[in-house]
This record gives sequence, C-alpha cells and structure tokens, in this order.
Amino acid sequence: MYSPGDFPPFAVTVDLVVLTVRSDALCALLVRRGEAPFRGRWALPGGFVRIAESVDDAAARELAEETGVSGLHLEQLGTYGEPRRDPRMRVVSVAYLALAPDLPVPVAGTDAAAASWVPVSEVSSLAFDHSVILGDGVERARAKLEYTPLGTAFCGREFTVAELRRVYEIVWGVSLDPRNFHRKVTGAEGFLTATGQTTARDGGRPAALYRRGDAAVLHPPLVRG
Amino acid sequence: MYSPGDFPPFAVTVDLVVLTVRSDALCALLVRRGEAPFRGRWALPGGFVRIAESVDDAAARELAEETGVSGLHLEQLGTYGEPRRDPRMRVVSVAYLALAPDLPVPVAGTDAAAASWVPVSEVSSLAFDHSVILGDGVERARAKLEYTPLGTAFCGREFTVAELRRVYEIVWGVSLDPRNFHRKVTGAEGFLTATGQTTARDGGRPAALYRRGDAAVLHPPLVRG
DNA sequence: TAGGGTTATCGTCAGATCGACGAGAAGACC
DNA sequence: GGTCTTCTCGTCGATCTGACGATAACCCTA
Repeated sequence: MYSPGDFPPFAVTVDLVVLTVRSDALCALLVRRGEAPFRGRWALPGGFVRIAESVDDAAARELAEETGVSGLHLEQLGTYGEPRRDPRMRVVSVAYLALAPDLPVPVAGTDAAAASWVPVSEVSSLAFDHSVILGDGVERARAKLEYTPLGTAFCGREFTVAELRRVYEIVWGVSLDPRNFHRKVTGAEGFLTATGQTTARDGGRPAALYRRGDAAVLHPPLVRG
Repeated sequence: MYSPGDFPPFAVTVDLVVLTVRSDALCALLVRRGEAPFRGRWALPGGFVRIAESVDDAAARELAEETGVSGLHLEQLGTYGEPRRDPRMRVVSVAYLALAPDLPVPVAGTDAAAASWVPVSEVSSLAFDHSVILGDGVERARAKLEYTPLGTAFCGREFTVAELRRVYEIVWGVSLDPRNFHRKVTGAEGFLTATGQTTARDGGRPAALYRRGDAAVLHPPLVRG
C-alpha cells in the first residue's frame, strides 16, 4: 500500500479572495468565467497548482497574474474539498486571502474573460462554492483588523489616521469616534510610525502621515462596535 | 484546457494534530511509522482522502479510527503543499486540529505500528514536515484558549473551575491567580453553565461542577500572562 | 470535638482602559 | 477677520484588571 499509482488522484487548485477598499465599499476581485461550467458567472480568480511548485507559490503567482502586483499580504484561508464542488472531477481547492490597497483597474487575465472589483454587498451566487469562500474571507478580514495591524494593507504606503479609520468603518460597517480611534491607533505599540510629514488636504487641518509599523499583533487590540 | 485528464495529479491526505492534557503536560497523539520512508519515526496520524468523501469527513474518519472517539472538536489548521514534502510523490496535506479530554490509551491503529500520547515538549523531528504542522497546531490551540471557550474541550463533560484553570496553565505554560481566573471565567457570558452539583474532592472545600456553555466566542477574552 | 490544613469562592482596592464628548489647532474659503 | 472643516489633545465617569485579604466548607488528626 501507500505507493505512487496506488492513491486516488485529485486536482489541486488555488482560489483567491482579493479584497480592497474603494469608493466607500469593501470590494472583491472577481473574474467572469469564459468556460463551462458556470460559463458567464462571476468567480474567484485562481487556477491549478503546477506539479513542481508549492501551493503558496501558486497562490502568489496567480495573484500577480491577476492584479499585476506582487508583495501583497497573502495568507491561507482554508481548504475546500467537498466531493461534488466541481461537477467535472474531484478538485480540492486551497483558498487564500489577500488585502490590497486601491489598485488600478485589474488587468484582464490571460484566461479569464473579464476581471473587476465588485462590492461584496452586491455579490450573489458565484460559481462553484465561491460564495462560501468569499464569505469566509470577508469574515477573516474583519477579524484580522481587530488584533493585527493589517488594516494598513488596504492603504497606500503612507496614509493618515483618517484614511485608516475609513478602512475600519467600511470593512466593519460601523462608525467610529475619530478622537478615540486616533488615541488607540497612535497608542498601540508598533502599529504606526510617523513620517514627520503632513498632507495638504482640502478642508480641514492637515493630517500627519504614517507608515505601517513593525508589530505583528496589536496590543491592545481594537474592538468592533 | 481544464478538462479531466488534463491536470497534474496530486495525492491529498489529512494529518491530525490531536492534543490533550494529561499528567501535567500538553500531549499530542503520535504514531510510529511502520513503512518507509521515515520508518520507525514518530508522525502525526492521518491518511489518504478517499475519492468520494469530503476532506472534512476524511479528517473525522481518521480521528475516529485513531482515538476511537467521535464528536470531538475538529477544525482545519492549514494545508501544507511543498513539492518535496513527501519523497515519493506529490502530496498535499490538509492538517486538522482536535482538542480532546484525557482519553484512555489510544488504540493501536490498523496501519500504524503504535500510537501514544507524547508531551509536546519532548517531541523532536517527526517524519515529513510534521514538526512544523504540530508547532502550528500548538500555537493555534494556545491562541484559541484566549478568545473561545475551547479550553473546556480538554476537560470532561463536567468539570470544576480549578480543572479548567489547570488546563490553561499547562497549555500556556504560566501560572494563573485562582481568584481572578474564577471571576473572569464565571463572569464571561455563556462560557460555563452551572450544574448545581459539587465534587467531593480530597482536601479542600468541594468545588461546583460546570458544563460547557453555548457561547462561541468569549466576551471579554481571557488574556495570557 | 476542637484545631489545623487545604481548596473554593467572594470582596476590596488602586491603577489601567474605554466610550462619550469638550476644546483647541491649523488649514481653506469667503 | 469670520466661518467652516478636519485633525489632535484632554477630561471625566464607568468599567475592567491584577494583586491580594477574608471567609466558607470540606478532610484529617489528636
């Protein structure tokens, strides 16, 4: 037993939940399928893992192919392996979560008909079990904002406290007190590093610019609601 | 493209990190391998996913086969898919974490030479990448105790606050103040439900018996150290 | 039966933290 | 200059935390 050729053959794919915040909404990167099954339906970007690459590398490769950007935060979300999730064959898919700043319009991938950012509140019935995966990804992202500094992944390299607060408000769907948010965010060890610069925004007083700090977890965590 | 027969074939397995607390140590369920490669080395229990079962079902099946117990808490830990992690063929393994009460000595599995509980502090160099997986599992378990009521999964159906505290102390490797622990644990909404009964233990005052509550997350969370 | 040992449970108290909100700072615009 | 906007710093009471005293309820021994 337990020798090559003596095991059930599976196809292994990666699926990507790529989230960003743009125009006051949490958006996911979706592609429109050009092939059967689910032809014409929205789906998560993804593809087969190659025989000589690691699963993590496959996710990074697909992400770069779909967004044209590399170096984004990318973490494993979970693995989905129901027997009938793909009607053609037995596929096990490893899902990844990526948080991106407001990127330019995604490049139309090589094999995907069209790619675009869709507000997650308007997404309905994706191909395969991708609706479930997307839901899990959004939930994970919401939880991550509480106890990690990953909200900064939605912002550019330099950002203001108000921009970061806007990210939290949109992802969590709540409104936060600007003064308390400012106090907690600047008080959490290693969350932000000041650049010394300020923005000249229209309207009010210029805001200080920050970069992401080097902390991996937040002490104390930010709380929702 | 994208048709059966036109994709790289993978073997898909599940690996189990089964943890328990016994004799003042956090222990993992390990099996000694009876076949090459890594013959004679300790490894995590696990096995191939069958072609007609879901990955989650495969994990539950293997867990029942190895421990003789079903109904334990079982959650996906992560997927490990480096190309060379198995020297014979391309294997992608989905790891699961299970938290168990102090079970009787595990049954020697059908295909594993021997199975036993090993304190995680004494584990060294498991087969394949199982040391990494075990480390991830222990870290996940430690984090889960903070914000979920899953510490109760290490206890029996009814338990005292002191028994639960002992679990936390052993898993986290710290010592906790009994009075503050009691206050926080009984104060957290839905963590514990009193049975009204008490134990007749040797020594001190009898302790109240509790069962696991119905909360999924802890408010407020318990903090380490 | 009294006293000591042990463990469980409740209280107290100072310091830290949180949410709600006032107030000043620093710009744009009229 | 006056007014608007947004950013940033402070204040205050309620709440929570950790350290630790005190009491309760058992067992054991003399």
